[in-house]
Amino acid sequence: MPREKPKAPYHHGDLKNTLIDVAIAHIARSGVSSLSLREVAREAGVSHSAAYRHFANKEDLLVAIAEQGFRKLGETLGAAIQARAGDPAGALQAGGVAYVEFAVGHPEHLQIMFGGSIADANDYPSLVAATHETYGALSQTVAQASKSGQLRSGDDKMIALTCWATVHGLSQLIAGGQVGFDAGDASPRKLALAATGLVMRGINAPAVSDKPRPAKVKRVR
Amino acid sequence: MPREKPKAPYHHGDLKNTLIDVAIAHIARSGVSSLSLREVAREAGVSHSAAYRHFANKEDLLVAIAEQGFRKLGETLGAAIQARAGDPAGALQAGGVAYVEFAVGHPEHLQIMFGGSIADANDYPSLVAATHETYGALSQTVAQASKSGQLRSGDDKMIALTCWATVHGLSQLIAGGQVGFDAGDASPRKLALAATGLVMRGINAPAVSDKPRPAKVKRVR
DNA sequence: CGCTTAATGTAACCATTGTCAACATAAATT
DNA sequence: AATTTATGTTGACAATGGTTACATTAAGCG
Repeated sequence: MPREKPKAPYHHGDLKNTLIDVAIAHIARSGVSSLSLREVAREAGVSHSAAYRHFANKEDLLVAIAEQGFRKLGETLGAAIQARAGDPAGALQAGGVAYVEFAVGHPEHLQIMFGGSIADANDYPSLVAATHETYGALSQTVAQASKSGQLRSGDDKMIALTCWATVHGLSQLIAGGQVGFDAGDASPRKLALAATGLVMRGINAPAVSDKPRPAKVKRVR
Repeated sequence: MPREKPKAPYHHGDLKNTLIDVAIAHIARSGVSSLSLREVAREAGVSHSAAYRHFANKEDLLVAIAEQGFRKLGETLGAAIQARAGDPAGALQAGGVAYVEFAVGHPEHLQIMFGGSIADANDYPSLVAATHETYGALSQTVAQASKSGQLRSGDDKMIALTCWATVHGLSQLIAGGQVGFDAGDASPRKLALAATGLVMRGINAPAVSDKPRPAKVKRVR
């Protein structure tokens, strides 16, 4: 989607998307807490009132960013999965890797999408829909792989959730800086491949009976 | 004249911890964005300046919450692991389940710990230490399980990371509301057991050669 | 060309916040 | 008992952000 470069000084032409971009840049630089519509407008070189023409408040802006993130993630995921259309299991793993790579490439989006900056995401149906759509693509891939006999374990829902959890967790840890790559450490892609590979092996492994019941744990208050 | 009467004693006694508790309650109710030291002081029934005796700023308070969270998580994890001291693999899974249960029980802590509200966690050495400590407990358990021959796959670091990623991701998804439990759905513990079980199976499975290399993915910008 | 409308700017207003200084009370120390 | 230290209160201040009313510009259309 080609974004027109602004030409008119007064009428910006595409202020809304510009504001989104500026906001993302700001978040990458200074975090989400110091973000305000006034600040964003300032950085976009536009009066503060102009921003309110497009977003009611800060959260509105964040929702827009989150939505954009889900859209982009969906595209990335779709492309990765479709590139291995013939191989459902491979597509599943490729999707997982793509998920992580998206996170590495767009950590700010991830932070807004899942970081809790949006008080109650359920207030925004479009956001809920986007989440479900992304998850839907995943579980659909799982279902396909399952149907094609490439997976052994039974519970498709659980498989999908575990896959999602693993790549999501890895993404969060990477985006949050808990896992770094300094000094020639493993690349995100390698990590993602290894982690998803491990889970794939678990999925394909014959069911084991020794499900341990964990001892009661004292909840620490 | 009973002295117990809540006559608003001048000295609170344990204001710092009270402020932390109040802040957590506030986050649970209204999210982290609407948090301010003044607001917290107000809700604690204390003058606004009093809070500044204990926390330099909002982020300081958040750091305290995050630290408390890591401490509690560490205790919970330690208890769960020690309860299965004789069975390293079981301990690993039990730790994973405990991780998820902690997240379910303390979603606000998790949000502060990993949600990016703290601009740069690396600015706070105690926080970094807490993270490493928690992760250390995990990888130690993995190492023990590996040494005891209960794990087959080779790369301990990768195993630890995958375990962490899976339970962390599941926790985030639950705490973030992306996975719900309405209408008698699976309980968090069941989900955690299933997910960790899947990963454990992957760890124990014989190495497979068919590591697929995912096709190049178009990065969507 | 002039009307209408959407997009943006200007300016003022108010609430909230962080910050500070001065003071008050309690507890600890000597 | 006197002094010191920790803790809490009150009141003021500037900065910032959200909000609103109104002016200005651009652009489309008759």
